Formats: sequence, structure tokens, C-alpha cells
Amino acid sequence: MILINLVHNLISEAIVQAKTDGFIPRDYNVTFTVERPQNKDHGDFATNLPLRLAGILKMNPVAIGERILPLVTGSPQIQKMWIQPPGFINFSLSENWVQSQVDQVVTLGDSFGNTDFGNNEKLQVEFVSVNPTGPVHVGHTRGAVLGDTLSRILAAAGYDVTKEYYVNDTGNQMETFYQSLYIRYKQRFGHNVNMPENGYMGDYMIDIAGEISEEEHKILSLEESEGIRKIGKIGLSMMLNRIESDLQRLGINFDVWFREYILHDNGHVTDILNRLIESKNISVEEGATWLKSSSLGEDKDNVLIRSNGSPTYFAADIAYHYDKFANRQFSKVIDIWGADHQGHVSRMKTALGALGLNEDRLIIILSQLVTLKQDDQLLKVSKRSGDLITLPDLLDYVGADACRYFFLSRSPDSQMEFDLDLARKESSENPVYYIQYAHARISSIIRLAEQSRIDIEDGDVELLTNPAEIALIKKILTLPELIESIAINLEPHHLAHYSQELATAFHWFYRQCRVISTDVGDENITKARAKLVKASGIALKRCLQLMGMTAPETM
RNA sequence: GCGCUUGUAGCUCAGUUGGAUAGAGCGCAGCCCUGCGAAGGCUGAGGCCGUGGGUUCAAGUCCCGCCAAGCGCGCCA
Repeated sequence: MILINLVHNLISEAIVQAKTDGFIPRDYNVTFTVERPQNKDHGDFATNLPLRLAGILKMNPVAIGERILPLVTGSPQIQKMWIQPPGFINFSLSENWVQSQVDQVVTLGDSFGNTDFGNNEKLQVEFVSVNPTGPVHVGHTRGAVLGDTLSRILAAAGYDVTKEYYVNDTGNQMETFYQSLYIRYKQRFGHNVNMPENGYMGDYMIDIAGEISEEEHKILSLEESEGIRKIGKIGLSMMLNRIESDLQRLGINFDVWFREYILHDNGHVTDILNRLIESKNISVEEGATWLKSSSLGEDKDNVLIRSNGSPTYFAADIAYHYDKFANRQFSKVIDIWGADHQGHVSRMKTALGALGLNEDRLIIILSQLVTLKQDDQLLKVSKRSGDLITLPDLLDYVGADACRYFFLSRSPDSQMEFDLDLARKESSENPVYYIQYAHARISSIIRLAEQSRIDIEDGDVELLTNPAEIALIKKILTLPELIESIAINLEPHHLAHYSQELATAFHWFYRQCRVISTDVGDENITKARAKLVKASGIALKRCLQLMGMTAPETM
């Protein structure tokens, strides 16, 4: 069991007892929190229960603590419990138990940190979903890293996770993409034709046009509309291949690439429309079909079917999300969207509600926009103008590991400025190297231990009594708790910070404690410490894996 | 105008959902390798937590106003 939950349970049991004893009114709903104090003098865990009870009991919090404390039963993990003003009950872990966990971590190996918290619940994370009209750029990359890392962590927390990319291969923007590509293609063969008004101007369009063989496809011999259709189909699949391989460079693979056109071809969009008509949430005005979202609490109504008869993106998106829940049976769906889609959030949820689904099952995380800075100038990111920094550009600059760590370590709802010069210049001072260095150092020690024929498995963990050793073990042991809390709060940026703290705890231990010693009489402590190093390596490697980063054994 | 998000050290950012003396990295000033990786460790300086009220035993955290920045408010996606 997760430690913090254990403490929580001990207190809950004490509350039940206190109610039985008549100390706390039976019908009073007691709320309290258990936290890890930042000050070491306050133990490993603390609860504010006495402070919370002070109001209703009209007693001094410390006095309340003195009544509650005897009701808290002991456990092998807890060594000491005490009351401290202004009214906290503090808990400290048993040193023996802490030491014993080193064996436990080594036994668990790569599965250390996993919990069964998610109970194998079927869960979907949909992210990136960049329109295939252009490459993935820096702004998308933030959401990509967030979604992928979150998926990895949720899987570690015991969920059955499906990673999905929604391909918007239909609609006006695609038509523009097809036309733009057709024009570029004709230009390539010397035709004097101009790009459409809002065409996609990026150089990648010229690249793609250049890769399409006229011998094979004979596009120029077709009538214009036919040529556009044909080259569009080819261009779309080339674009998707690029997106897929760019994301793979970042360590991201999807389980499902869901194509929007299927929703139209299979009649899902029409189905949804009928369901909404049945539920009387539809109106027809000015030739268009509207979702009457304003009567469901939204600011305004939204068009589902345009007056020209074609469904909007919104209509398809409703069908898509309905399919996730009703047909594919995900218990929860996490969508990661760019902040520019923020206006879409509440109407999407409202639509699901209108279809009789519990809108809380859809969780939408918005990642704020990324602005780029180079030479102290802000760069504008516009796909159509072609003025953009793409994911492969970024990977060439800073590498996948730094890229992932950089994006992951910031909370998604604060907008960030990506200084390209700094990211590049800092590469040797980036936190990512600090963490990876710790892993390389650990690997180096393990190598030396093996060469010296030290039997790590034989180490006696009870010899690990140095404060640096205990602190390191305790830090390692918070990983399962962290994974569980990320699964609840969906805030993976904490993992980035934890990794750094873990590396710091290790580096400090390394300075304080000689691990491999050839001195006579040091054999036992050497074996014990080598085992701790191994456990540290397991925890650190797990962090790096969850963050999608490499765990180098040398650097 | 309305809505969403943000404002914490010189810079980039955390802050365990209301707790005890507000933290980390970079940068800055020092100190530490004749033994396992110095891409490391240690010490120090640096804060009106945007601002003004409020809520209570307790506010960076919750509520209201104001200021500033970003985004959104299409029969685009």
C-alpha cells in the first residue's frame, strides 16, 4: 500500500474510534489532510486533524491531539507519532522498515513504482491530433510530450491506456491543402499558376510536391478537379507519414490513428444528429442545422450542418467522442488540446451531456501556447505563412531528451517562452544532463562492483544508517506515491522535478558515503551500499523511462 | 465587452489542493578531488508571492475588485 494512504487509514480508524467514544459527534463529517512536511523536524508525515477539529470541539488543538493520538494504532512502518504545536500529529517512519525496502525495490526491479490503482480501467488519451495540412511544430510538441508522458504514467498506475491520434482528414482546411499542393506540383513542372488566397505557403509543400512522381501518378494529364483529388490523397498520406516519423523521433508511438472520414462514411455523424433531434436539442435556422446549446447553458448555439449541407468539424467531433464512450467503451477519455481550442471545451461537454453521457468522463487538458524566441525576437508561428519551427528542427537543435524534459517540467497551464538560443547553448547545463549523469554514475559503480566480484544481492540493508543513505531510500520510496498522485491529478510535470530531487539525493549520498571500498573490514558495508546504488538506479531509470528519455550507462 | 489561463529570487519555473521558517535549476560570490564519474558536493547573497480588500486558528493557495500578459468568442479546424 502507498505509504501516505496507510497513514490516512490509521487516522480514519482513529476517528471512527473517537466517534464511538463520543469524543467527536457521530454525525460530524471530519475532513483532514495528510502531507509530507517540508521540515524534517516534523517527521515523514503530518496530519492537521486536531486543527480541523478545534472549531467544532471548541478545544485547544494540542489537547485534541492528545485525545486522538492514543486512538491511532501502530503499524510496522511507523516508528513514532507525536503532537506538535499548533496542533499537528506527526509521524516518522521506522528506520528498519525503510532499510528493508531497499531489498523490496531490488526484487521488484523494473516494475518498481507500478501500482494497481487504475484497476485496469479502460482509458484513452488523445493528443497531438495535428491537422495533416502541415508538420508538427513546437506548440504541438508540448502537448505531444504531455500526452505521451501522461499515458506512460497512467499505464504504470494500473490503467489500460490507449494512445490515439485523431486525423482531421476532411473539411475546408484539407481542401485548401489539396489545392495548395496541386499548385505547387504544377509550378514544379513550369506552369505559371498562383497559390490560392489562404494556401499553405510552407516549403514543405514544395518538398512534398517534389517527391511525387509524375511517371507513376500522371497527375498533370488529369482534369483539374480530378488531379486535385488524386494528388490530395497522395499528399495526405505523405504528410501523415512525416508526422508519424517525426513523433517517433521524439519517442512517441500511437496505438490508434483514427480517421475522421470514417465517421462520415459509416453514418456516425448522421446517427448523432438523429439522436440530438430525438432529444429535442436541434433547430433549423437560416438553412443550417444548429445544436441548441444556449438552452443548455452555453453562450450561443452552434452549427452542426451548414446551409450548404456539409457537416461542421463540431458535428464530427461530437460523433467522434460519442464513439469513444458508447461504442469503444472507454470509461474515461483524456483529450489534450492547445489553448486555442479552449472555447470548444464547454460546448463539447455540453453536447455529450445532451446525448445522455456523463460529461465528467471527458477530461480536457489545455496546454498553453508556446512562443518562440530567437535573437531576442519573438517568432510568430503560423502554418500558412510557413514561418514555423517544426518538431524535426527542434530535435536537431536540442535533441529528444532535452526537448521532452524541457516541455514536461512545466505545468501545462502556464504559457511558456521557448528561447531557442538558450535551449541550444545550455545543452551541457540542462537539468536533463544532471539526471542522466546520476544514472551514468550509478551504472559506473555497478560495473565496478561487478568487476570486483562484489555480491550485491548479499548486502545487509540494516547497515544503511547514514542520514544520506536514509534520505536517499526515503526519496526512492516516494515514487509509487508520486505515480499515483499524477494519475489522480494528471500533472506529470511533478515527475520531472522528482527526478531531479532523486538525482540530488543520490549525488549527496555519493559524496557522503564511499560505496566500493577495498579496505579490510568494509566488505559488508560495500555490499549494502552497492545494493542501495542498484535500487537508486532502478528508481531513476524508471523515471527516465516514464518521461520517455534515455537512461545512459555512460556519457 | 464577455469567457479561459497566467503573474512567486536577476532569469526559467515548482509550490503536495488551506498548514509549521516560501523552494529548485541557471546566473552571481566563495569552499571541496594524491580512492568508486567534479556533467558532482557544500556555503552565501538574492522575495511586498502583480495590487487592494475579504473569509479563519492559519492564505502564495479560497472569494471579490483592480492592473498587466496570452488565448478564445466563425456556417475554420
